[in-house]
Amino acid sequence: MRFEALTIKDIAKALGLSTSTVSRALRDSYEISPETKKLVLEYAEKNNYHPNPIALSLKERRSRSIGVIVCEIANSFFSQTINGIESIAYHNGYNVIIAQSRESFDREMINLQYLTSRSIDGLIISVSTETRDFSFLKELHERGMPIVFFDRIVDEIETHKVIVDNYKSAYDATSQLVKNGYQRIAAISNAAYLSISKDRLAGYRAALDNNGIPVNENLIKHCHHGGMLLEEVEQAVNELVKAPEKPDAILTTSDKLTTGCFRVLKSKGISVPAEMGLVGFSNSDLTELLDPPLTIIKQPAFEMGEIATTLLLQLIESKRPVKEFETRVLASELITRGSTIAKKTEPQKLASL
Amino acid sequence: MRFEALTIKDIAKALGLSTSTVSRALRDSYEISPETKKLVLEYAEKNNYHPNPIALSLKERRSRSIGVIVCEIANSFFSQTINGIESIAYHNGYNVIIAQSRESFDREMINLQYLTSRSIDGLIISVSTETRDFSFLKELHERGMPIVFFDRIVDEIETHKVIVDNYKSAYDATSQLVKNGYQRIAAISNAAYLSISKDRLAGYRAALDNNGIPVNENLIKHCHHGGMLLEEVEQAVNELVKAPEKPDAILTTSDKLTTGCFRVLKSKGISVPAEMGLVGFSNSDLTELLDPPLTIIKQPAFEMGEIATTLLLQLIESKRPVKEFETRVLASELITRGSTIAKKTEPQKLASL
DNA sequence: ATCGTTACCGGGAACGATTGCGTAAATAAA
DNA sequence: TTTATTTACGCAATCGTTCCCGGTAACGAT
Repeated sequence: MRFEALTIKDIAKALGLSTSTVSRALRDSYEISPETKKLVLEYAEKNNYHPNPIALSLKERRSRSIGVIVCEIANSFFSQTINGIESIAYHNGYNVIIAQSRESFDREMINLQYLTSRSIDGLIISVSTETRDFSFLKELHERGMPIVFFDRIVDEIETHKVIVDNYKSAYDATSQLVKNGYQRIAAISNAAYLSISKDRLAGYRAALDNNGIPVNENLIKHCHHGGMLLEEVEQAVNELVKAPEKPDAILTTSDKLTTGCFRVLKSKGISVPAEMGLVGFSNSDLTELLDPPLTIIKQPAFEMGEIATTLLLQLIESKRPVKEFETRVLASELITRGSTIAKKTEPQKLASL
Repeated sequence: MRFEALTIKDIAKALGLSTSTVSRALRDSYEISPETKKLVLEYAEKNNYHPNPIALSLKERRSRSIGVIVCEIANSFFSQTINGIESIAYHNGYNVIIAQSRESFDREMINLQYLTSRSIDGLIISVSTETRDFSFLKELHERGMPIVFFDRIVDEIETHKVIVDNYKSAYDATSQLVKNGYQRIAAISNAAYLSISKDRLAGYRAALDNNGIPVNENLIKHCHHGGMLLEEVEQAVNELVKAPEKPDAILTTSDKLTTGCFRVLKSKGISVPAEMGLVGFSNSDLTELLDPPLTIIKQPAFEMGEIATTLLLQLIESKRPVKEFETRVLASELITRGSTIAKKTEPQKLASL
C-alpha cells in the first residue's frame, strides 16, 4: 500500500499549464499573471498540495534534517537536550533523526555511518564514554560535515561546542561537601579520557587541594560504561567502602552514575548522608523525591540543546566555510538537598580549623 | 559549506563507462562482465561510494523513514518504547523521526502535518490526552498511510494496535489494594475519553465491584493534561483529601500521574502508605528508590515498540492493501513495593466505620 | 553466407521540483 | 509603421539513481 500525493505535474495537467508555470505560481513569481496564480493557488489549496521534500532535497542537495547522537534518550539530561534541539530544528523546518550509542564506540560508529549515509545536513553529538578514536569524526568534519559537540566534547576537532562549566561545577559541589564537614571525598566518574571526566575531576581535585585535603587517587573510580551496567558502579562503590581510607562522601560525574551509585548504596544498606554523603550531576526531577533527596548539579539541558542547534544551523546555512568557532560555556545549578546535609560530628573538626 | 559525495556519474566518468553500467555493476546484475564489475566495485570501495538515499527515495517513491508521535520522550515508558521502535527500524534500514505532542492536540496536529509533509512511509502514534477529533488521522489512514497505534489507541480507526491488558492491569492493582486492607480507593486518570483511561478505569471499577466496594464517582479524578502540569494533579489530590469520603489509597493510570501524585502527596506531608496507599502505572526505574518505594504496574515498553514497528513494516512493505488487522495485547507486570503495604491499623478503622 | 543467440554495454526517460533561457503576443516608444 | 520593451508562459536541463529499450559484437548453427 502506498501513500500517493499530488504533484506539480498533476496540477499542470489538470489546469492545462506547464509545470514551470505551476511551480512559479506557487512560489509567487512576478512573471506569472495574477489570474493564473489565483487559479493554481486555489487548485493547490483545494487538493492540499504539498511540495515533495525529497524532490526538493535532491535538487537543493540538502535534506533539511540533522542527526543527533547521544548515549541514550532514556536519560533526563539527554531527553531534555533533545527537547531543546527539536524546538529549534522544527522551528526552522528541519527534522531531527536521533540515534543512541548506548555508551558503545561500535554502536556510535554504526550510527555515524548510518546517519551520514542518510545524508544529514549536520550533526550534534555527545560522544560515548568508550570513544577514544576520533578519526572518523575528524574525517567527516574535514570533508565538510557541520558538527556541533555538546556535553562530551572532542578537543581535537575544531568546531562549535556547548558545555557547562564542568570544572567550576565539580569544584563548587566538592567545596560544599568540605564545608559540610566531609573529609574523605571520593569520586566516581566516566572513562578518564572523556572531556567531562577530565574537567570535572580537575575541579574536584582543585577543590580538595584548596581546602587542604590531599587528593587520594584510590578514591577516584572510573566506570567505563558510564553506569550503563549497574555492576561496574557496584564494583566502584565496593572498592571504595572496602578501602582503608573509606570515604565519607562521593561525587558522581554523570546522571547515570548518580542514580546508579545511590541505588547501590541503598541496596548495600549504607545510609545517606549519615554514613556517606552523595552529590552528583543529574537532571532527573525524581532525585528530589528520593530518600534522602539528592543534592545535584543540574545542567541547563534544554538551553544547551537550543544553543547547539542554533550554532549548527548557522554552520549549515553559512554561504562560505566557517573558520571561527566558539565554545559556549553555560553555568550549572547546584541544588542542595538532603544527601549532603551538614555532618553533626563536626565540633572537633571545626575546632581544628 | 556543503558535504559533497561521490555519485554514480563520477564513477562512470572516471572509468569511462555509462551510468547504467555502473549502476548495474554495483547491483551485481548478470548482464555485466565480471571484469567490469570488479573494476567498478573496487573503485566504489576505494572512494567509499554510498548511493544517495534521497535519489533512491525519489525513484522508489518511499523515504524509508517512519514517524513516531508520543506525548514526550522524557518519560520512561515512551523512551523505552522508542528504544524498541528504533531497534527494529534501524535493523531494517529505516530511520525514525520522533515528534512530541506534549499532550496537546494542536501540537499533535502540527507534528502530524509536518511528518506527513516530510513524506514518511508510516506512522506509530500514541495520541495525546487532549485528542478527541480523529478526523485527520482517519483521513490519513484512508488515503493509504500505514499507521500503528500503541498505548493510547483509537478505536474508530481500523489498523494494527499494541497495548497491554489495561483492564486486567488496573483490576489486579486495585484488587491488591483491597486485599491489603484499603477500603476507599480513589483513581486519578487522564481524560475520560482516552482509551487507556476507559479501560483502566473499567478494571478499577470492576475490581471494587467484585470486592463489594461501591464505586464512588467523587473519588475518580481526571487530569486533562495528563499530568504535564503539576497543578492539575495537585488539584485532583486536594479535592480527594478534602472530600468527606477521603480515600485511603490512590490508583494512578499513567507514568506522569504516578510520580506527580507522589510528589504532591509528599509536598503536602501526607505519608505513604500510612495515610495514603499509592499504586500506579510507571516504567521509571527510579520508583524503586523512592521513599517508600512505589508499587507500580510496569508495561513491557521495549517489546511494545518492537511489535508496533514490526507490524508497521509489514503494512509498509505489503504488496497489496492489508485488510486484516490485529490488536496485540501484552501482559503488564505488577511490582509490589512499599507504597501499598498491608494496613496494620485496620481493626479500629473498621470499627469506626 | 545468413540467421539466431548470447553477452555486454549505452542512451535516455523517468521520479518531483526549480530555474535559466527562449519566445510569442501585447503594449509602448520611436 | 517599425522597433523596443514588457508580460506571461513553455522548454529543457538539473539533482542521483534505476531500468526499459535498444544496439553491437562474437559465436555457433544452418
